[in-house]
Amino acid sequence: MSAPNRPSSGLAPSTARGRRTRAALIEASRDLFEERGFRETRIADIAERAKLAYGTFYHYFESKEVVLNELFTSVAGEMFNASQLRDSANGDAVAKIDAVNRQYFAVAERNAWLIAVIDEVAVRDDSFRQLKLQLRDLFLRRNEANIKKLQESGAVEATVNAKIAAAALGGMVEHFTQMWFIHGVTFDREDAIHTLTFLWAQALGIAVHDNSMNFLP
Amino acid sequence: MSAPNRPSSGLAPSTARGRRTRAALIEASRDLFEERGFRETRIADIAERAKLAYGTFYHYFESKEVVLNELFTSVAGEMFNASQLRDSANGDAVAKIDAVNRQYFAVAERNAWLIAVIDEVAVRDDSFRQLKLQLRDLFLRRNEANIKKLQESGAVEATVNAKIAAAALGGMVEHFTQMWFIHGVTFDREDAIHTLTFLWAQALGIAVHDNSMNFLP
Amino acid sequence: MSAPNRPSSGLAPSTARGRRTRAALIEASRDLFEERGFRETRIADIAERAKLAYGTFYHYFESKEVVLNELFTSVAGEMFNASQLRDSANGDAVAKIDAVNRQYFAVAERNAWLIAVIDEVAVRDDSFRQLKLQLRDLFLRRNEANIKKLQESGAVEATVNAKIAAAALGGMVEHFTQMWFIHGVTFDREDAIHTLTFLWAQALGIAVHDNSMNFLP
Amino acid sequence: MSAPNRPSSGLAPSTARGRRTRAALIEASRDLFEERGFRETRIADIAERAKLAYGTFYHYFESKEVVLNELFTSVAGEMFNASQLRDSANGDAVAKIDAVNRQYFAVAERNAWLIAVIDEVAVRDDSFRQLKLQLRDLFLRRNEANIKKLQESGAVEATVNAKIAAAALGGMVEHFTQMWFIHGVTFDREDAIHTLTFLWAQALGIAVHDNSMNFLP
DNA sequence: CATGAATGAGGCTTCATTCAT
DNA sequence: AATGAATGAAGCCTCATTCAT
Repeated sequence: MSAPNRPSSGLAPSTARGRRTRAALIEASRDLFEERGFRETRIADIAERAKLAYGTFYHYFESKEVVLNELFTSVAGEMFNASQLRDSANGDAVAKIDAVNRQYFAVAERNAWLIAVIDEVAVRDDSFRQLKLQLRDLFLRRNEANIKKLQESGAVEATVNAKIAAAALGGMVEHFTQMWFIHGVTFDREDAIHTLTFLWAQALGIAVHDNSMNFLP
Repeated sequence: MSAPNRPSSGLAPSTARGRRTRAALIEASRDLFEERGFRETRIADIAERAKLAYGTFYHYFESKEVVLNELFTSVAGEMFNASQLRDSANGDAVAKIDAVNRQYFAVAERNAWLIAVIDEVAVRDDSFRQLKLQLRDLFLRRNEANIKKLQESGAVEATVNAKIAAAALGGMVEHFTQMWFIHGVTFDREDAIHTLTFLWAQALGIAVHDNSMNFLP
Repeated sequence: MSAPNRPSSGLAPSTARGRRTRAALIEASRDLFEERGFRETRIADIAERAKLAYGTFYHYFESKEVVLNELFTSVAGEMFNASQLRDSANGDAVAKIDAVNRQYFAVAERNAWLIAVIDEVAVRDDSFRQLKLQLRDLFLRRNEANIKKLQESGAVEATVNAKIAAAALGGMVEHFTQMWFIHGVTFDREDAIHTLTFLWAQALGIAVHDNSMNFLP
Repeated sequence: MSAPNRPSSGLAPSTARGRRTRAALIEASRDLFEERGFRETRIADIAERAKLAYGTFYHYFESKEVVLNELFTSVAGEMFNASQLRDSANGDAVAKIDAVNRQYFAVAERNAWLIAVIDEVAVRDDSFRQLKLQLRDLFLRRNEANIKKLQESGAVEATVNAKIAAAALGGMVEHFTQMWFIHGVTFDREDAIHTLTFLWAQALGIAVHDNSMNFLP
């Protein structure tokens, strides 16, 4: 797609200096995208923030979109990995749900603004919409698998449409965290996580014992 | 009396012709905002779509923002009214939840794109954020009141934080509909609404009888 | 020049109401020209200030320039008349100069801002330059005549170029008053007038007795 | 380090090419301001005259005002320096006044149009008014000091208010040259200068010998 | 007479992108 | 590899003027 005699936009630079410069541009881009939004960020701003000359940006990237793409791809990986349940063996279903929610909260806190940037773009740009949906799908598939496992074990009714339930419950948590970290709709954090867990579990028909909510402040 | 040839920003024009023109601009604006997004819509596009000259837009509005504000204000009212439960007397809790979700789906279908436009702007513009949160609050307060009523009647555990639950469950449905109408994440519609109702009811601890889900495809 | 089937721009209206409207437009124009300058005054501003509709302006005037022209013509007449020395018989030459300066000061005070408006336009518009020079000429011719009279009476040296002296001394006073009323370069008023008189008289070789300056503050 | 592609407003460009471009813009600006006035000069005109692209102007200046400011500042310095009396030792008071007027005439001839531009703006823009008054003050303070010196030596009456006299006489010459170079009110040049000197000297009470005016036409 | 809606050319500013060094 | 100057299309806003009622 890109002309062969063009600067290798997007490719890893061969020298250490080049790598440092490229990293500075990415970091500056992320900061600015999050601070003022994707569209409101100028190439000039990025170069300035990275303490580089204007033209340098074009040495490494063809456009802002390319940077955002790269940023999102790497963050998507990090998000999914970070939200993996490590030793999920011990604990009952509720404990697992709680652990997942807790982890998601932590991951969302770090990445909410970048997610918001993606959302800003995804509404109108199909390629970013795909990217966003792909990441979402990773989470939803896991949710769906978990629900199906619970259905097989009889903990959750078989009549529930696992795909839809996964989308709805996953969306509930995703939406909740974006409202929290982006729009400032906050509550007591422990209270919030436990309520989400409670709702999620109960929604699937997993009874939550009274005492599990006892530590509310 | 008002400054001639100055934007009367929101004031009703004194002549019938003026009222028609203003309405045409608003309609064209809404169409375009929804089609290509707020930022991507040019004043020139709006004027052209309304079959008016460029300058005419400024005869009635100071900026795109003012139009969006007016659009959103009127739509917010319509949305809230349209989602009121009319004869809520008959039917049990689950039936009520189902009715609300069904209505919300219908309202969201008509307004999802405008909501998306507001979301696009609200992330970076505080005044639109306020507007968005205000509308959201209308819904959440109703949810919260309903949950509290159920708690008083003993149908729902008193330990549940009604505010958080209202935010989470309301957000679940809002998010679900936006994914559906904006990002094309669709399912069987009846299936989706019933699953949302099921999850919502169960989440609050209201048992849903098996047969109520029997008509799933 | 103007089309016969056009509204009689600039002509006197036939009805009383029309005359009132026209006067209101002229007054509003003068106020605004003086307040914010000719170029910075919009037709819209004038109509608004006159509490009339936009289009009404064009009933009476073809453009701002026409109004300014009319304004200036009438003010020029007033200025010249008001600065006529009435009973110039009594009093010596110095007293006469003093009287003229005193009157000019008073007239300038009322009209300095309109003069400034004319100056604003005259630099680039030849027709207003002519107008400005014509008014100036009225004053200068009088000055010149006075100087020549003094030369004939032997009070002033015959070698002095009366035209240039008239231009220089008249300009001195004109410039002084504009600096005063427009740019705020003020002194004690009596002091200023007497110094101007003193300089003017002395410049022409008319000795001013010490005591005539004695009342300085 | 400085924001790339952002107006560096007044900062010297780092490259030689940049310096040349900036100078070309300033020169083109001055030419056009003088030719057609400040307000009537378009950024597009400046760029075209300098044989540069539209946007290049904004690479170096934030607005026309900034350019005018810079132009005036540099010209003000030049004017004041150029009008310094170099070997003022020899010659009597009248000779000195004559030398000053002669120099002022020469300086005014070169800069009258720029002064006119400043005057055009100064009436409505306070920052330019300040600038204008500052330059004027330089001249007036010198005049005042000279008059006071003459008062100390007894050549000029002590009762004369030196400040006002300096303002009036300085204004006389300034106004005279502007009428001359801007509005075309010209006379024989030698005649004019000598008359100004004569009036100035006489006004202060310094007798001018007949023969010094003998060459009048 | 008076109104105010409609027009659209004109001027300003921004900024992604290219290019020469 | 890095720089920053130069470009010009694109979009915004203003406002004198025309026109229909």
